[in-house]
Amino acid sequence: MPELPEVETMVRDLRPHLLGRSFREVRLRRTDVLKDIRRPQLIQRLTGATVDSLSRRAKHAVLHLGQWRFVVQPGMTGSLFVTDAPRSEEEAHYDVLTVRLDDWRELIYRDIRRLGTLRLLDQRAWQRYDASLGPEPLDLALTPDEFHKVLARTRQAIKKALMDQRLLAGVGNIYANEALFAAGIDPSRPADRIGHEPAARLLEEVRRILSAAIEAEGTTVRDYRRGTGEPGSFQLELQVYGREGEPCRRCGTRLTGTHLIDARATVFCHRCQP
DNA sequence: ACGAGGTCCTGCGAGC
DNA sequence: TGCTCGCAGGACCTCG
Repeated sequence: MPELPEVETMVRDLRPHLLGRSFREVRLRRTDVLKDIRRPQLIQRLTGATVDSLSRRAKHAVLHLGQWRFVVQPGMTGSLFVTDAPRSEEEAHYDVLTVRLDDWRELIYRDIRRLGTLRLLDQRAWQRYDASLGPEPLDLALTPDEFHKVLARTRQAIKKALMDQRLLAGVGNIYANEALFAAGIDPSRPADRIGHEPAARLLEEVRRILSAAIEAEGTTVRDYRRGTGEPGSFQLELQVYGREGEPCRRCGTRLTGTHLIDARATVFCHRCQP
């Protein structure tokens, strides 16, 4: 499931293929992923556009197309990649968007469950959208002190707060579980009751884990693929996610699984995360 | 203002 | 064997 490291990997993989390329022919096979735009407008504005640059913000891949920002949020099962091989009807079954590039390759947005979204925003709309998202965890401008203050803004469980995109951008279920384990914090603790020291430790672990996951080109549990079509490898380094009932790698205690927080799979070690 | 819970969407695996 | 059902969960919505 694409969180920050997975989207960062997609963007890095795509950059050399897309920089300076222009969009020749745009096909949209599904419209339910469109957010605040209709098919004809999207196709009209994308066709002929040139990719000036690519970036990532939170869990979004952002293609800069002149005045427009094409914002792809892969959701659970979305992936963005470039291919030069023609796609069979079977391969194309989950393709949502197909863009023929001026070098005759194709940029594909594929999304099995279509929980992802596509947006096309002008500068102002992008600025507004960007401002609605919390700070980037890897941006060192976010100090431990500020992070502590962010957490103090909610009484929600710390795990839910970590995943709240308005508070902190880019962390989803997998990395929230991992960071809380690494920081030794019980996922159900209210965010506003996390002390200054534990908050600093948590920010440090969030950064360490996200960086290591980018280094490993993301976590592939099921559907996530890099911009190259290959899986990532950080799933090999997961300490708690998906390991409910298995022994804690640090102390051997059986890992606890619960769905009590935000109805999401939470796995933790009750001994290491008191 | 906040929190709890429902909804979207499809594939997959468990259970009958 | 073939069916149904619950689950996976990010973002967004409604309700209390």
